[in-house]
Amino acid sequence: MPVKKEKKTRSFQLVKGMKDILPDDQKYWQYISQLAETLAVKYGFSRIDIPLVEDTQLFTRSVGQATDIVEKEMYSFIDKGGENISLRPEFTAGIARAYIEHGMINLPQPVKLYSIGPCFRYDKPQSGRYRQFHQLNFETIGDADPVTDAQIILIAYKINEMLNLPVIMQVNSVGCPQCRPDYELVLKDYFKKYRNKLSEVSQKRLLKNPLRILDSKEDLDQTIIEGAPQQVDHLCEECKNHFIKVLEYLDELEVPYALNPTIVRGLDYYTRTTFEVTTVEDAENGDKSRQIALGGGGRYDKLYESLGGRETPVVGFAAGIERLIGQIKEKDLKVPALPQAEIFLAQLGTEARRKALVLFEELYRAGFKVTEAFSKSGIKPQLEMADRLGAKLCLIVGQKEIIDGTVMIRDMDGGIQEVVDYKKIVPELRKRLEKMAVVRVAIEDKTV
RNA sequence: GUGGCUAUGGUGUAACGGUUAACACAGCGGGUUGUGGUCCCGCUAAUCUGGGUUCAAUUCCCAGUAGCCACCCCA
Repeated sequence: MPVKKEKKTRSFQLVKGMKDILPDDQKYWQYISQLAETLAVKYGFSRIDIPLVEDTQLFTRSVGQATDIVEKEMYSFIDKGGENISLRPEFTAGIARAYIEHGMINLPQPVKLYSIGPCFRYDKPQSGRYRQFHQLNFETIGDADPVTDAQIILIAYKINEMLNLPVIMQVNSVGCPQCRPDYELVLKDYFKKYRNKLSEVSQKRLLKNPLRILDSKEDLDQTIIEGAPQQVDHLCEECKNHFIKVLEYLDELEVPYALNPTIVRGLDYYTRTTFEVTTVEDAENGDKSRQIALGGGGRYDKLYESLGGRETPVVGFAAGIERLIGQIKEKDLKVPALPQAEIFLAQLGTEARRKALVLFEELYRAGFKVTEAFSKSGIKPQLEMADRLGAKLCLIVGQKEIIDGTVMIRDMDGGIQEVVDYKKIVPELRKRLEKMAVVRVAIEDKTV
């Protein structure tokens, strides 16, 4: 009895963890990338664009075999030629490859590079996390001086500051291959004393990587962690001096930071400085689980060697664009609107339409942002459209205007209309738009 | 990878084990062919997929899938 309904043609939906960036959201993206570019230019960073795809081993060797990223989050596949390739989970490794491959060591050092673009991790999507996400990445390559660490942290901070996001930099030092093993022993000894009181995960980590226990979010572990010996107290002379200098520079620059011994980062390549960006609220409420990093980074002085390059000290950081936008939206911060059409060109009747087509081209050449709805014929739908598009002025060309050689200008805010000589239309529009711009600036000045 | 919650037009919601699945917004068209942001009318459009229970399932059950959230980790 129930007649099978005609199957509709199958429709498609987003692949898991993917996200469309719709027109309404573009203003955020444009704002952030403009801001990043501005910072990059001012601090002397050049843009580099590297491929989305690299040899899988580049990532396994750099990010670290035993990290989550490599163990379970990589988009790896064999291509038709049998190559094992992966979608980049981050920028650092690819930039290292490019630097080494193109002999950038012969450029004046340090080489400062920035990138912006999509990265991929096969994570389980949740709030603020996608499988395709976008990073903004800065790297200073070839300089071991702590001032470069401070500058990178400063830039990471400034991005948030310019967006009006209150953040605090959580900083730490994980030492170097000389002093870290010593610390790991001390730490292991400490945790062994509490072996039975630790959470299951941490007990496992005790064997594999005791450093990671510090990162634990289990309530059980918290008090034990608080009493744990800190890397900072077990740094070698060089690392200690380096760290102190970094902090001094940050003080000097008035970058708000907090020493946080639990910032160890999930990537293997870090040495010395590590840091993460968190919002002030998250830092204050102390609830570790709610902290979503807006960005993070640090120093990796051994990475380039491990990828076949010469010994090259590097500091860098990445910020998550989706997360920045998430914060902007959550806090309802203002973002400049994308440029809109300023003029709408309406036409009535076949002859007027022909005339309007030509007028549109003239206005285009004169540099105006004009929109139209040439396929519509009534005045009403056209004005409606003009309104919807937020045009400031509407030009109306009809039979009457053609005969008189004029154009009607309608001010969309006040509804006042004036008839202007067709030949004088360009200067007239220019004059009006300028006046409007002046008024707008004046209003903005008052409100600030 | 583990766990919790959810699944109805484009969006946000409603409803009932039983005829045409309701409402709002958006979209499109119109309100006698020259005036928008108000109003009025009309149209378009949905029960995630597959099983099961039942005379009957959009509703109850199971599975799958997807989404959200949390863990893990990170951006």
